Amino acid sequence: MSQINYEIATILKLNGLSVTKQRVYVFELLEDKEPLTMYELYDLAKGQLDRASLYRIITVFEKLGIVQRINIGWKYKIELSDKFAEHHHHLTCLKCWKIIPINETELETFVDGLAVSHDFHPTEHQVEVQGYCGTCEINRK
Amino acid sequence: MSQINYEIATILKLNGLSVTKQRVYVFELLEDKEPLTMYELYDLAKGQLDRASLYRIITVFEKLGIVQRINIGWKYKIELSDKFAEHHHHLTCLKCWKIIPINETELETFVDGLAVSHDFHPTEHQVEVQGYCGTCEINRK
DNA sequence: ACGTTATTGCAAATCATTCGCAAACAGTGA
DNA sequence: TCACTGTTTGCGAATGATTTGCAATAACGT
Repeated sequence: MSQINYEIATILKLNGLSVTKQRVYVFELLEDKEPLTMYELYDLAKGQLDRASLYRIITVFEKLGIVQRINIGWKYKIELSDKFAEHHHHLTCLKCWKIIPINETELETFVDGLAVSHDFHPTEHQVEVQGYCGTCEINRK
Repeated sequence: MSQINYEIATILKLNGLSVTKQRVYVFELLEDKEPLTMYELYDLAKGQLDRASLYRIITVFEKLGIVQRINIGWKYKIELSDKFAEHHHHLTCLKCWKIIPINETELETFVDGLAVSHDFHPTEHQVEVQGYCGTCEINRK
């Protein structure tokens, strides 16, 4: 079992949950990937996993802070959370649907400051931007 | 017909669309309200409107820029867009579910600059923050 | 390896959203 | 105002996404 699998196994155990092959498998599917929809995730896992189980696993992972849901327009995708990946904001191209991850500490600071100035104590935030990437902008009507 | 209804009627006409009582009604439901889910909207309109029509109307309104969808976690709510209301970002309290609207030009500028520095041409963006409002923070365990 | 408990797969249920089509309505010109 | 034409609505059914109940199976501790 790899270093990373050891990591997920540890988190599960620390929370009194079983280390099943399905949970480890879903974790591995998400590693080093751009964010995925539930459909894409199920499709990737084709035959390895039931849909209901996938939803249950994602729910558990979310509660444990292993994954996070990010909003793309009014849909969402799943990605490993900051503990396992470097970013959590995105620029989504509306033409080629490429996702450009951004990791801007400055932005975090800005958002937190904004919240505090409204007497608000933030625990999470999402910053998502849609538009056209450099390539697609050129060919845009 | 009120000033506001005149406004929605004008927008519809300018786009070659009919001014139906359902469209005006949905617009009125959204006025001076905090953002609503589709379910809440349908519930408010109970009996006045078919579900399919509500979805169709919201789709039209969105294309015309009359309403926008905002993300709350991985769900979404509908609100009148900036032309009819002052804000389009929100702080959502995870305890009392109050929504605090914010209107920060500075933030917009910041986000746009961020996109440009990644060779990206933004057309839309969402900034949503969740946490605890001043009141709920006090009683938080 | 054994028994207990958590987790999975399957099928069906529920909830959200969309579609096809006939009936009703809005806009236009006489 | 009336008839005409194209839109829009309501209804019912279809599709898609997510959840649930339950029996079978796999993990955990001893």
